[in-house]
Amino acid sequence: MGKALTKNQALVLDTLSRADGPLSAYSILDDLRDEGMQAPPQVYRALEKLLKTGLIHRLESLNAYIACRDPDCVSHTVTGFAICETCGDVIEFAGEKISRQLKDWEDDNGFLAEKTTIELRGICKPCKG
Amino acid sequence: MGKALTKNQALVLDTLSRADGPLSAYSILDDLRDEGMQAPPQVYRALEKLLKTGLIHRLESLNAYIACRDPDCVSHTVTGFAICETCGDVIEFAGEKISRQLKDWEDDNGFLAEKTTIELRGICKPCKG
DNA sequence: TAGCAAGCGTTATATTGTAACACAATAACC
DNA sequence: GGTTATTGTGTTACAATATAACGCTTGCTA
Repeated sequence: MGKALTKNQALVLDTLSRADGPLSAYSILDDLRDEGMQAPPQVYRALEKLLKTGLIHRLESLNAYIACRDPDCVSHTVTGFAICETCGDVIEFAGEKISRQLKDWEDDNGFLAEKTTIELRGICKPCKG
Repeated sequence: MGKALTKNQALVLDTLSRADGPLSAYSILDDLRDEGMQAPPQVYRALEKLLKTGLIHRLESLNAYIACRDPDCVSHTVTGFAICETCGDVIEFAGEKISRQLKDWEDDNGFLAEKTTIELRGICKPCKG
């Protein structure tokens, strides 16, 4: 059972959940002007908390944020993202086998990963036609 | 056989090659003030070209750039990076097996990846002690 | 040698992210 | 309950990263 969210955290999460794609911190801010969000730090602080609790993800190659769609995402070692350059859709995937391969590499090389980023940029099935 | 590099491209590549870690675009710019580099676009244009030819990599989670150390890096489908949060060292790895797993996922899901990012943030062997 | 593509230098601006400060709300503890 | 530590808030100012746009040069190449 996670802690309850504060007002700002809930607002940011709600905005990301309603969006059908990744949003930048500043577009979240714009969406929430009317709700009392005035300045970047308010958004970034909420984002930071939501990231830590795993409710959202950050897409490093886009500098953007997305709500986690996978109900038991936290149970996965790594989460991968396939980002379509054409339609902007983002597919979140679990990659159990990839997890294992990465773990193997880590063990072989004595590296302890705290956070793993896997992002594919390309063209999704619908857009390929 | 690739084309020869222009002066700016060679300067940027040289700076990255001499560095013992990733550099931001702006620190490259600072390093090259004396060589005639005056403004961000000059650096970013050189970086773009070097990225396209595979001579350097961009670390998405750091907004930084690094010279490719792997002589036949282009032959790999994907390149992974393990970034030590303590010492800042970056280990480039090939991940043949991971490549294959990702390819499987792509095939299964009809996704055509043009660029793949794999970055591990954590602690390297020497720093763990 | 005319035309085109790529690169250059420059100015200005857009986008993304933090530092720092004073204060308020919440939770933890005796 | 009252005290204290922790976390979050609102704000101003600023740092760091990246791109748009313009006119010019260079080097092919047809």
